[in-house]
Amino acid sequence: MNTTNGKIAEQSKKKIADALLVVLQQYGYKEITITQLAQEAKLSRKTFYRLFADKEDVLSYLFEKLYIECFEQIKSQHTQYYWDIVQCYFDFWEERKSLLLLFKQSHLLPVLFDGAYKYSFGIFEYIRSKDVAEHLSLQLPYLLAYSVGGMHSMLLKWVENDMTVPSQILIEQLKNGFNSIEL
Amino acid sequence: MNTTNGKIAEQSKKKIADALLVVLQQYGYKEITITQLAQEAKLSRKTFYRLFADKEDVLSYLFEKLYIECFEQIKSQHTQYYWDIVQCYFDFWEERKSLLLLFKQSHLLPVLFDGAYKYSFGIFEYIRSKDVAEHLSLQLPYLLAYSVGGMHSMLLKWVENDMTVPSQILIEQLKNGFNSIEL
DNA sequence: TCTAATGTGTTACACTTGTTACCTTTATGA
DNA sequence: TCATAAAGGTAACAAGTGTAACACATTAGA
Repeated sequence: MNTTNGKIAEQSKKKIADALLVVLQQYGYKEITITQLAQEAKLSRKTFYRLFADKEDVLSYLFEKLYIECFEQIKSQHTQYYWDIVQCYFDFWEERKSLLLLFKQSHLLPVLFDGAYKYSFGIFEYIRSKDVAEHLSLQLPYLLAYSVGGMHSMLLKWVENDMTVPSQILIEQLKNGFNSIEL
Repeated sequence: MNTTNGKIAEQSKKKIADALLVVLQQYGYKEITITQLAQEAKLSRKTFYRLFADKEDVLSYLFEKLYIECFEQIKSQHTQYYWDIVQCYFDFWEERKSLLLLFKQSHLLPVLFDGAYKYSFGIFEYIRSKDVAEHLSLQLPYLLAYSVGGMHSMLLKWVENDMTVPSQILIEQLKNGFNSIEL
């Protein structure tokens, strides 16, 4: 991959990523071919390979963009409370419900959350300096991992259940659950 | 796939799975070909396709066997405490350190834990009737998801750090961390 | 404006994948 | 023990993958 950082290349990347989302609505992920993606994006197969290593690379690109957006949204809230961040995280995904359900249908949710892993740590690193976060991250890095993984797993369960419970109620229930538990 | 349940077929599956582990020590997962696996297992390519759908199917087979073994080990402990199960879970993986580090090197850890997802729920379903578990699973299914996801995420972090901390100390620290935190 | 630099398309290629039809070998129990 | 089902092998196939050489198009800045 030589020239993938220019403006046009970025547009083409977007076209291909969008093409993937379109094609996913009709075909399974595995049966989608590069040729198909290139045709849908109105680009040549060669261009695809200049911009991406393979199909999965397109997914990574897509997910990375999503998580950066999510991170920005959380940052813009300027909140310092753990549960506010969790709420904001789930709200973000609730706004993209149809996208998540498409991923669910295509069995791509696990892949999404693989990519999510590092970005989520970034989010909690961001609130690291705040009071509440210090309890989680400074004392023990494994606790932070626990928290991040728990969050994702719950999101996964939520999408599996078609996200019928509103995100606000979900978090409310969760908070109550935590308070009533002693391990 | 027609005939994959007999004794010989099972042996052949094992051969192929073992072959994958051998080849992984020298080649990246993506560059490994079916031909290569078949050769290493001393079987024909055709036989491979009779037993598995593709390369990933071999991984699933491998991981499924691992998690069933793990489940059996936990069941054999006849314990009813949440933290005992967690400890047993981490002990199981500590005994298979070299395997996990191989998966880490091959960037297959996320895939391993995708497969783990459903089996872990099974483990916690198993202790569902016990006192402690009821707090987690009966009150709120999302809490169970949180717990399972947290566990995996922590395991992931542990492997990322080359599993240098002994599992017993890891869990000990974790317990202390939980007790000292109020969310 | 017009020249580099960047981006794209065409064609061709060696290789891998997943499947098929047909045949031979091996294992097991009635 | 021997008939039969299960397992494995050979060869060939269409389709897709990833790469390359080369030519053409577009954009941006001096």
